[in-house]
Amino acid sequence: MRPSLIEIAERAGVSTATVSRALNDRPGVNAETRERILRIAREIGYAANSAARGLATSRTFTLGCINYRRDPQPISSYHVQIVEGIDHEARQHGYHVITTFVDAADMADAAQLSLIAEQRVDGLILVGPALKPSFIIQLRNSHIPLVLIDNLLEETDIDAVVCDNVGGTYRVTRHLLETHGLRRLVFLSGPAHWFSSRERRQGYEKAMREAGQEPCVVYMPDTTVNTGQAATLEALERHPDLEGIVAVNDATALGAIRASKKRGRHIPADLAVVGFDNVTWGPLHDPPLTTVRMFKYEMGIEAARRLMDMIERGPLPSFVLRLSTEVIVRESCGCKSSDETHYDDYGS
Amino acid sequence: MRPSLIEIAERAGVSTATVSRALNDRPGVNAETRERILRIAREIGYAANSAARGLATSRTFTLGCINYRRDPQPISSYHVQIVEGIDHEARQHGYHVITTFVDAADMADAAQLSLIAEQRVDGLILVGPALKPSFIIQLRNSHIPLVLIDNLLEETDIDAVVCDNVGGTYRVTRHLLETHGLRRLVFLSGPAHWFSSRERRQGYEKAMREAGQEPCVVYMPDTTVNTGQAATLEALERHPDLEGIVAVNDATALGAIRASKKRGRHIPADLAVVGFDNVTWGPLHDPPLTTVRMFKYEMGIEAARRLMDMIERGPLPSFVLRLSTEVIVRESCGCKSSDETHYDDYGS
DNA sequence: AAGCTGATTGCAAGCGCTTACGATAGACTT
DNA sequence: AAGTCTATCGTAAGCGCTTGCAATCAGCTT
Repeated sequence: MRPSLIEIAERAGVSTATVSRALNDRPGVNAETRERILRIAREIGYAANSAARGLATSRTFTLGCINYRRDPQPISSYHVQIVEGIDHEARQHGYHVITTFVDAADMADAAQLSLIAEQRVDGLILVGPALKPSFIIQLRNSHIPLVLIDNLLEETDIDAVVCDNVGGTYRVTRHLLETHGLRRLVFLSGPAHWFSSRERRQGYEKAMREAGQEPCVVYMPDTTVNTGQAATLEALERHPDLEGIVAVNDATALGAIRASKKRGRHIPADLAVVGFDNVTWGPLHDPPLTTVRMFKYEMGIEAARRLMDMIERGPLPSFVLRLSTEVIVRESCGCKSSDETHYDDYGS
Repeated sequence: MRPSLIEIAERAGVSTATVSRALNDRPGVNAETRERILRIAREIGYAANSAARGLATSRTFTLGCINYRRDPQPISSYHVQIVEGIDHEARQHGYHVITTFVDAADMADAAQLSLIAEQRVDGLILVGPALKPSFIIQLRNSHIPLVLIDNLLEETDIDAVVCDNVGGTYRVTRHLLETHGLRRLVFLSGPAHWFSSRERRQGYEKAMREAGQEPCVVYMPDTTVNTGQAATLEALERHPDLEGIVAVNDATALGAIRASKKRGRHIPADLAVVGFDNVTWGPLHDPPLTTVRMFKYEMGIEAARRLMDMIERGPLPSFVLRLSTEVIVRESCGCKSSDETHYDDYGS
């Protein structure tokens, strides 16, 4: 049996009310009394029972983190890094995180989400561009604080932490156009209704237009290696004079590389390929992948911080945080990167 | 305000006690009454408040999952897959999972772990071979149900779900010895006190001895790409006639490949390399990595199942579940693998 | 007809905490 | 000297649920 408030109260010769006030840093407690109470609490290793506190305050100090469980598994450490960021920031503020993975079926009915129904969390973070908008809207209607990561519902005022998709793709496309003097570039896009695909396409198109080139976009049903490979094979068929591929993410970029190798095209000599995401295996690939880094860990941190803000301060003016991105130049674009790369330093 | 038991009780014209009994499937409720109560509960979308239930029962229906936050990030989706398995199985049984990442500093003092101190979880799953034994022992002393994944404290009776490290490494080593007729093989080991390193080394040594070869083990301070690369460079220096490398995991196997390429040795022609883990990027590498698959998702499932068993049925005879492993033959060992690999199917 | 049984239900305490409100006492005002 | 504050602390209700125990009642037994 763990020690309770009552035990502290008895030892300190005060009431549980005073103990509660002292431990929660509330006013109305004599300095010496407070000192004594805190000391005793420390001595007996007291920590408040979360259920009792939760029942009394309607606060759980728990965040929910909902990820989409793709099938098949994506090749990416995408979710861990975000989840780690969330957990790190949450714990810093005394919160815990219930991390869960929903699949397509779960997304049909948000009401059945026990996280909310059983009032287990004070707020929710939704991770990834593939969550169904209707699902998100349903969650919003439960009036629980909500923050999206790497997603944005433009017609709503749901808070979101995203990265600068447009700018990132714009810059990496310009890198191909200007540094390498390439012209005939195609963009491998995910589904048009995915937020990040949309934005990245815009960055690509902007760069192309500015360079006086006609954009050429290939839409894919998903963004896996195989799909990227298939899409690239087709693109190479249709545009034999293709000079470069701007892929919506690293997995499809990898598919593109495999496809061109298959067609006897050397990377980057015969075809330049760039991705987006900076997954951990990018620098380990042959050739090392030029890509756009998104600060996933930091996105997790910011989303958690914002969510706890909403929980503690009540409704706030709507908020979209757009973290910067960084072009990581390696070799798949045609550059020569140093041999001294420390492979383990990448990935965040 | 979400509906409470009282609301159901009023609507059904019974007491809250009866409602509670009906909803919890306890005996002593007339069938019709039960029916009526369940119907009303469904109609108004009732779900029990977890804090109130927790306070009354001292049960949270929450599992804690503690992962070691390595620094720098490991190149692996190791944790997600395990965590997904745990979450999947837990939810199937009405449990939730608080996933958290501890670092070395956190491991100094288990008592401060608020998961336990605040009684937020009914049990704990500890993931990975790098968690400090002293930390684990401390947790055990808090008398909360505990299951280890991919770790084992042999001198204790702490439950564990591990994979057949010995057999996996044994078989993949034999593959090099027999199928490819190689002889001079070195084993790249992690720290000797890491459980999985120890076991995998044993598998390697067994295979070598059976083939009449003297085992040769290189110990590394950690198991990252860089360390694997450095260790391999040194091994090549010392044993120029080296024919193959059995790496303790895929990351170090990759380091080994990079090192030998650096020394102008072609893989697998001049040096065979095999890993362990079957990380998602393995089939995507050049050459595709021959490795030993561990069923991480399934390990998560089994650990969660066992933990819930302990929680619900009380102390059980000590338990170690050893899941099988599977040698995945690709090309880095010298085999030719089919071109038709569907890259996204791997990884679990 | 009295007593007994078992099925069904309600009563009420209690889980460990928070908090509105009232009580007390010393200090200060006029 | 009586009244007014303020700082400090206790009292007790209540958060929403579970559960031991008592109460009720119909159906049986003898």
